[in-house]
Amino acid sequence: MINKKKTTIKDIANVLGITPSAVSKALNNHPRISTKTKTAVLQVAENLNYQPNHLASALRKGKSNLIGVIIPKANSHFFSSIIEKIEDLLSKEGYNIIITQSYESYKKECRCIDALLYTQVDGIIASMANETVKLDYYEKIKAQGIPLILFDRGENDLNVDYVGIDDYQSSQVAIEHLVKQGCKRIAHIAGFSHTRIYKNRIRGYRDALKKFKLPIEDQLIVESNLQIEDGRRIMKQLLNLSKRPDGVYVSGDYAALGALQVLEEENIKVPFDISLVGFGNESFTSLVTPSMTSIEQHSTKIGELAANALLQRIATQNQNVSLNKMILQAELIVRDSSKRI
Amino acid sequence: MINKKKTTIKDIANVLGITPSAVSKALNNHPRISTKTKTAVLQVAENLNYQPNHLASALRKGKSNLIGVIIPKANSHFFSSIIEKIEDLLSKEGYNIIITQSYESYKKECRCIDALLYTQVDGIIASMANETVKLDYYEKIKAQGIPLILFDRGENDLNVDYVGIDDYQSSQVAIEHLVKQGCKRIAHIAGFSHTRIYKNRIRGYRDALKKFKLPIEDQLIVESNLQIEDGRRIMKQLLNLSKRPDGVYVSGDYAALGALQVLEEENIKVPFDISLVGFGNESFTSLVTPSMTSIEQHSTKIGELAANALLQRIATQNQNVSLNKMILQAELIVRDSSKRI
DNA sequence: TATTTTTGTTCAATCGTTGGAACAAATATA
DNA sequence: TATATTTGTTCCAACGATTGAACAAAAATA
Repeated sequence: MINKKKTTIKDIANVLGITPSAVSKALNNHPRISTKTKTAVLQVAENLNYQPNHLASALRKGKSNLIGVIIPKANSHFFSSIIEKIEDLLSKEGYNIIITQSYESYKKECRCIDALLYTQVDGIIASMANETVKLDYYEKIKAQGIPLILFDRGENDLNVDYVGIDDYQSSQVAIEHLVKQGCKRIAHIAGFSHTRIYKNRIRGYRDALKKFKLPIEDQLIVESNLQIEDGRRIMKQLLNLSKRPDGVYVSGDYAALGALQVLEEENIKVPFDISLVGFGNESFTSLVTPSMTSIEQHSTKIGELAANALLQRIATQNQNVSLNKMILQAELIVRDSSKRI
Repeated sequence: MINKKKTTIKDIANVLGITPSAVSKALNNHPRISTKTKTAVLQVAENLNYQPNHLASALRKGKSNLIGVIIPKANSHFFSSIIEKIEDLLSKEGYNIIITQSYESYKKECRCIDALLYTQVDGIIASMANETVKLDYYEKIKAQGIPLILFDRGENDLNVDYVGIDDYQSSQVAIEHLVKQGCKRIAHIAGFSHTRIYKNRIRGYRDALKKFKLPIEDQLIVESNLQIEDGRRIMKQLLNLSKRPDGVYVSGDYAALGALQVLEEENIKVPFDISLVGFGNESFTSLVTPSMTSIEQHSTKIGELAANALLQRIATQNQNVSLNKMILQAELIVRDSSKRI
């Protein structure tokens, strides 16, 4: 039953008594091929259930029409909606997307990059793993002349287009909000400061505290991987301080959720005893009790800008186009976890 | 600075004064090539920063080493951990994974399939979109002789290997639990019954009610897409019944979350007034208040079985191997939303 | 009618890699 | 020493599609 041998343009050519190249041109709608043979070719192609061999044409044309995407993990509102947007825009231009996940590991990220280069993608859109410090693998992409766009987690030193939000300003907005709600001692459950975005958030947090003349203490700033467990652990740690904070700004929603759990378990009233602000506006933030104030990162917009930037780069591949850093303003979504008034 | 022309085995051959085929054989560790030339080739390859052209070798070998995965949306614990496992196992065998998302839409699913076929994947692992009823596109995969494994959402009629949990039995376990907790009138927020898994869950629910001699009423069974909003809407609807249920079994955690929200808003005591059981054991189930009883689907195990089944199929491609239906027992994770005693 | 232009197709090379056949040189066996 | 075997390499034809050049036939122009 199953047709083991795949039909090729040669088969179509044989049926019609013309050459493969005529078939190829017909399929590609070449102007010099008569409408008669074009329709005939299309007809036979249909009959024989012809599927063009992408490998062959990609090899010949030197273009795979594949775009690689590297993200830490698709398992979040932020990344999955960015991907949805990228997929949407690029598929309109005839590209297919290969999604790979680094699981926040440098080693796996390298494997992702190798896999994508191996697949001969025409371009890569990536958000770096938290763990990544060395940029050698990203340099490899650049060295091969493959267009690369970074978003959210990106390094300036790489000198490639970048799309992200203004982390520094986000922190300022978050802290200003907490201060307005009456917080006087604000802790920060931070990401690792070797990552640029977390460093900027920490800087924004510090500068904002300074601005409002609030205490800046090292014990109130704890860096971590921002997983739920990290949030739990660090929140407990903060509660054990002789002088507890009355507001906590968390650099990630999952960690914030962990923190919230601990506060619930310890019967600490949120937002009145301690107010909480998360980051990322994950879908669960509006669903937990109390609902969680968080920072929206405009994922759809980021996806759109990244996709367009890549298309732009591909179009102007060998020209020397200037770098593009696109920084969006983040937005604070105020919910119950910080609404005292 | 950028080396525009990519190095090929021909370049390596030229440097060493040997033929490209010798280089190819050296790189592929052919037994008849001397260790001397092998090391020399490796050395030069390194120096010239040689990257093998996957397109060319795939074309020649008729094998792309790419595996396609189709899922509704990566944005869930269930699917993302299945993918992680699949990726892990298949990459060990030298395969790279292309993840595509159908977003529960039949049309997008068709696009995914086309994209994967176009990319000449060596096999496909898929979980069908809720919306999908017509199987023509999946037939297309089969017709091309590409190994296909379905998991979770799969159709029996397709006659391909399948990995999933025992939905019928899951419902039975869930209902039995609710009955033991004292529920006498149990509603079911169900998925659409045209999907096999949801149909089976509904059947399991009905049969369990029958077994325990509890009322089976059409108004207590509502089908939907199981999104948060569906859960909210249907829960409100159930609360408006003249005889409210005292237990609700929901076929998806997101819908269960929506239901839980409504119950909270209406100040209905969970689990005492109404007990709630979800499905999927999403990460948030343990995080909401009250924590939610749910059914664990053993995603890692499913991923493992699916990956191995695919490898098996690829290995025995033209042989006539009998079909494999792997059904796992689901496990009820009891939490506060149903723990009355 | 002779010449130019247009149209529709074929020819042949190519993309980079692979692998079986062929072949010469080195080594082993009779 | 003659023959058989092993070893290391080259040769060459693929894989399937593409593309510019070439070419004949048809149509248009002089």
